[in-house]
Amino acid sequence: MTLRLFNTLTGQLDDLVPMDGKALRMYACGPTVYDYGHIGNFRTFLQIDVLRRFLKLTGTPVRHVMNITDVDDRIIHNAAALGISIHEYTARFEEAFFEDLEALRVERPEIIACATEHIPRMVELIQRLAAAGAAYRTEDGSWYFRLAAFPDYGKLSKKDLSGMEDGARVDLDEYEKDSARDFALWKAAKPGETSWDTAIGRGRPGWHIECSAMAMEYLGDSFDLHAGGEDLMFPHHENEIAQSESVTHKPFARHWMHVRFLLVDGRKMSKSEGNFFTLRDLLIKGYKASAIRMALISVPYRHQLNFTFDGLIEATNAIERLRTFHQRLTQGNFPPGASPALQSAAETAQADYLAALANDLNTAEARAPIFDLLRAANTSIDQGQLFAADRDAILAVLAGFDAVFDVIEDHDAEPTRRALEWAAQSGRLADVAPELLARQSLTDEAIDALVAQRTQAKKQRNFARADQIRNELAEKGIVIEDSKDGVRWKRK
RNA sequence: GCACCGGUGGCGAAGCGGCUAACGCGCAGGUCUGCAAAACCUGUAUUCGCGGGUUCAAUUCCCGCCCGGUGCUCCA
Repeated sequence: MTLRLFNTLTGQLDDLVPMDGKALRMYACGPTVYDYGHIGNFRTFLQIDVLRRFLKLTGTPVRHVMNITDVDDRIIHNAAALGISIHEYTARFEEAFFEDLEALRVERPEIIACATEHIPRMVELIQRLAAAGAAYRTEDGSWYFRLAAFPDYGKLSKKDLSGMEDGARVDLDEYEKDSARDFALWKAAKPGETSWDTAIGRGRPGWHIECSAMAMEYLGDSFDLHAGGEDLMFPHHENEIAQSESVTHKPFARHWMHVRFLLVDGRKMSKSEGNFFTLRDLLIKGYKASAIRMALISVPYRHQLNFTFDGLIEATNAIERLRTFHQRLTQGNFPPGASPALQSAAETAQADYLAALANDLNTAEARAPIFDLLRAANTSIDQGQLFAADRDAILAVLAGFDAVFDVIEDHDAEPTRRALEWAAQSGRLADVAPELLARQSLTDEAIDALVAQRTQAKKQRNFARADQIRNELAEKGIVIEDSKDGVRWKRK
């Protein structure tokens, strides 16, 4: 199954296959660790996760590099304000970032590269650029990329820069540049700022150079795919191409994938609009990590996603149905044998599911066959017409679904627990949803005991008492389900 | 201003030239149940922003308009 993925560079759907015939080499721009990640960041990482999981599911090994930008203006500024080193400052946000990725079940890339650990590679690249006449040094000791040296500039974002050359908007800080659009490769050290003493002078790297240096370090001069948020297309990715190809004269990345921004309540998320959410904000409001994952994944990556709390509730309910179904299959007893109708339904579902994802990662379309199968199977179970071999076939389809979506198996307790811990430590307890606290207030043992009491009451046909217990539990978000196979309960 | 994307049922969202317009959530009625929950069944867009055009045939292609969003600067 070959993935047809939209390629920003060519403007069309292209097959995504490893050019070396082995593993798919991909680079994805990671976070700048100056604050907690917000859901917009995570939509991008989640969609890239969908991509890599699909590749793996369909038999393509992945070598995925993600960078961590751990030095930039904001970091330097914020660290200085706190009077700590940039490493002390970034360490906690880097840790928080990975904790958040784990909560969202985002697989860890094979290689994670920090900018500050690759300074020599960047310096070397700048030297090569200088040798090629594509970089120059200004009086203050900064280095810039000479845009005029790269005629292909703009090929990714399809920008025609000829009309906007050295326009009216000239940045006063950068008057030394040859051309207003030339971008910084290396910023000369300013007094008191973190800097590195190198062959090209004392200073720190510009933002774009780190990705070129690290991508080439781990993936070679040319690789299969480069991915990131849509905002990075210009200028970041354009600049990466310019820097890299000016040195290697080979195509940098063959395929470019850009994830569209999400909106919150129909507006671009921003701190000033008051519609800005970190993952932690949502977890302490009582939303489950799986629901957030599902909501952010279910709209295909090339479409704007309007994030709302209603959408989160919808995702929660959809996941609940899937989980209940899964449980029904794994816990039920099914006689040996197979039903031809279900066998073929499972086969169809599997094929349609994979085909939808292979079509530019159409996650919305991919969900449909799974729910179709769910309904068909539930009907058969109700009619006593589902057999052991059917169960196995259907579970295999669900496994394929979860290999990408990863929401059926329940891992929600831990992220919520950690978020509550974090809230307590960082003075955010006031923001924790009361319902969440109520839900957490009963231990599993306490619930089991109450459920047992209710079962006893029911046996004695003391329904008033039984209902009383059920209502008490319901108030704390515990739902009881009676079935032929016994009583089940779950936290809402 | 220039550029790009989108407007499909109560909501989210597929489909993009021809099957009864997927799927999810919600809602209403029914089956089951001590009652619920879960599950299933039925119903829930004669219609795809508006107006033209092309075509035997358009939600799907073209033109115009209206509305929403995003990019052009740091940003996932």
